[in-house]
Amino acid sequence: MADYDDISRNLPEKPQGRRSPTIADIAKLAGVSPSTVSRSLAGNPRIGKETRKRIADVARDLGYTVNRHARSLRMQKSGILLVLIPDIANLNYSDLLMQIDRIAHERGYDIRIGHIGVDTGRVDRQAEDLFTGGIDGILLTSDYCPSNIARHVAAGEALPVVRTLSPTGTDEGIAGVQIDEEAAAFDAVSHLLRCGHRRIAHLAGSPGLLVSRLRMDGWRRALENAGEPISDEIIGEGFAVEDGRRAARALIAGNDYPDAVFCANDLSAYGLMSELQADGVRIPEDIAVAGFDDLSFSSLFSPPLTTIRLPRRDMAEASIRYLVDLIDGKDAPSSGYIPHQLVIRKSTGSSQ
Amino acid sequence: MADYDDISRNLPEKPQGRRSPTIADIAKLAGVSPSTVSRSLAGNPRIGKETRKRIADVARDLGYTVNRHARSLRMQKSGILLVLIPDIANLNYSDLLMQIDRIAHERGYDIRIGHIGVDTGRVDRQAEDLFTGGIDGILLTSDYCPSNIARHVAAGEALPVVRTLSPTGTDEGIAGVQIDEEAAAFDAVSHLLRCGHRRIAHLAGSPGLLVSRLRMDGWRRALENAGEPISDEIIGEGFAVEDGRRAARALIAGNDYPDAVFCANDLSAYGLMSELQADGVRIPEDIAVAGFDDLSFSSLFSPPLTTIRLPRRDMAEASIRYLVDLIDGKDAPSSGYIPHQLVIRKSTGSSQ
DNA sequence: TTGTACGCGTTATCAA
DNA sequence: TTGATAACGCGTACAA
Repeated sequence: MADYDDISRNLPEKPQGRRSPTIADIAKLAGVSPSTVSRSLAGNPRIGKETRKRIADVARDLGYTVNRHARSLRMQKSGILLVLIPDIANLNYSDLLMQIDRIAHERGYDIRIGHIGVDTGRVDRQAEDLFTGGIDGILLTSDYCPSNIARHVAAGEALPVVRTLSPTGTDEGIAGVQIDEEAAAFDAVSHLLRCGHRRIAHLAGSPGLLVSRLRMDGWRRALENAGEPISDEIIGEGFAVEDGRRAARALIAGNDYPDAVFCANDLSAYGLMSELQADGVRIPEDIAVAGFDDLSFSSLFSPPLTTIRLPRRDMAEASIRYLVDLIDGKDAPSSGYIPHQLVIRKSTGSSQ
Repeated sequence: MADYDDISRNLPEKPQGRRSPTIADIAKLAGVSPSTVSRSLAGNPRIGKETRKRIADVARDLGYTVNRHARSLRMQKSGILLVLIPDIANLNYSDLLMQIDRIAHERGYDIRIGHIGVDTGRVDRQAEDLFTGGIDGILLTSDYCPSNIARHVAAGEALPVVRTLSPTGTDEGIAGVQIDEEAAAFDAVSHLLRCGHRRIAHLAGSPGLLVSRLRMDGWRRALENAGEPISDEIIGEGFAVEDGRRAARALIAGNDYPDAVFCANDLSAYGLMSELQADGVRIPEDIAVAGFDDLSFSSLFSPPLTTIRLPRRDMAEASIRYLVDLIDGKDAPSSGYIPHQLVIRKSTGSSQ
């Protein structure tokens, strides 16, 4: 003989959080079939005027929202783009990300962020996760490309992959939306030369990255182009603020200052300037500094930092369009370089 | 008689992008049923040793990844947290976001970002989108709460919502993880007083926000507490860099400077300091400045900015834990305020 | 230890 | 203009 416990166990579980309404719920209340609800909500014109209104009313009353998972499963398309970002709290990336998010939304896509840390050890494992089904395309923003994605691309499979912000080598087989890094560096150093600086050192980027090599190449070519003899003074390396600080300390310790420093990015320039100034070195009088990226704080520094403006808005626009075209099967034209811009501020002194 | 065109039309379409492999594919190749594959991949121990290995091998060879949409649909759980952020390119938010992303991953969740711009017109429409089914919880990071979410919360429905970074009023019915904004402002202003400044003005936050009111209250209370007579000098309002600039220009035009300014956040302090310095005003000698937030650039400014450090890491940790506990049905304890910290740098001068 | 059957919510195809 | 049916890929009772 069953006791009450057993009986109560058979009662339907009171749903913890009431299940959100589905098209079936709407259908029942509106007195139509689920397919009609689906069509109506999708904007299909072949629906009775009155039926449509009834459905819309019920849907609103119920607070219906479409279940994206069910839709994605059925449509074999999610409307989600995976964006791989090394560091969200780095203004260079967060600023790009903001643009990407906006433009992707305009194109009807959502963004999923893949935050790949600095240490690549953990990265591949996490990326493996991120790469799991249900995304329509991938946007890379750094040199790093997770091994499974690289394999995927190499295998010529279908998931579209585009890289922007960070330059792409010609041999990788990945579509790249980028500026001419080497030419931009050349422009920055040329400006330093125009300002009358002769001995121009370089604070290099992180070793092993294509972007570091290209910016260094531009620096070297500008010096060669000016017939400058001392052309190999590299005072440090790394893209972080602390790397700039370290370089400054070395300079101070050696007590031998170049006329100017071309930094591989703005962050390292911040560290360099901040540490030099703390030691009483004046910028640009004692030493001029130029950066690369044009982060939003570069105009706030005292002195404001001369730098190369990365056209993040244009890069976001072009790369998303490229990616979406790839997804839609349109062959996008590889459109050469995005134009960059030299932003002249006070950290480099005045020309002539 | 059919021509060749017709015949070729009947050939199976060469799949554009080869469909990604499913457990059914693995099952076929491994000679088992799909359910066995599912169990094996899920780590179910009741699987033959040899079977398990065969399945794992085939899965790896095929490059199998689980389809998250199918899984979410089946499980009625997506492992996705919606994070509503006003401005990704604002260091205060991007820094928090980085922490959130990391901690959420540790807890097995992914982040979907809802980038709600500054203009609330567009916002609700977009939020309506974002709010669509398939998320397990919502994290608010600003004062703003989209109307449909607010309705949802008011209706006492089940989708968990937590707010952090921005303070939550007691009447909203939303769980809040926050610092004691008023006490923190009090601390900052008290430090200015300790440094010997008497006439301390306030650059207020954006009007209408709870956070602005609390920080202003703290400023006022500190002055009252010190028996300071002039206690109502508000030199501007707004959280943006440009708002600080505007306040500086007004100060310069009026040629009447307070001893110190307590800014409602670091960004406006940047604008204020930068514009004042450009006009030759010395900080802290002519005028001292304190901020609020401790963005990563505040230590780089010359002079480095005294400010309140928002414990973003702790807030991210606590709010995600809170949210996940809510999702898992555990009643999380509302744990009072997260401790804040006054960071003393050179922009406020030296005490005594 | 493994296989069968079913349902999650949606949309597309076909028939009415 | 509408309804019935099937399928997207997965996980899980239940049966074997």
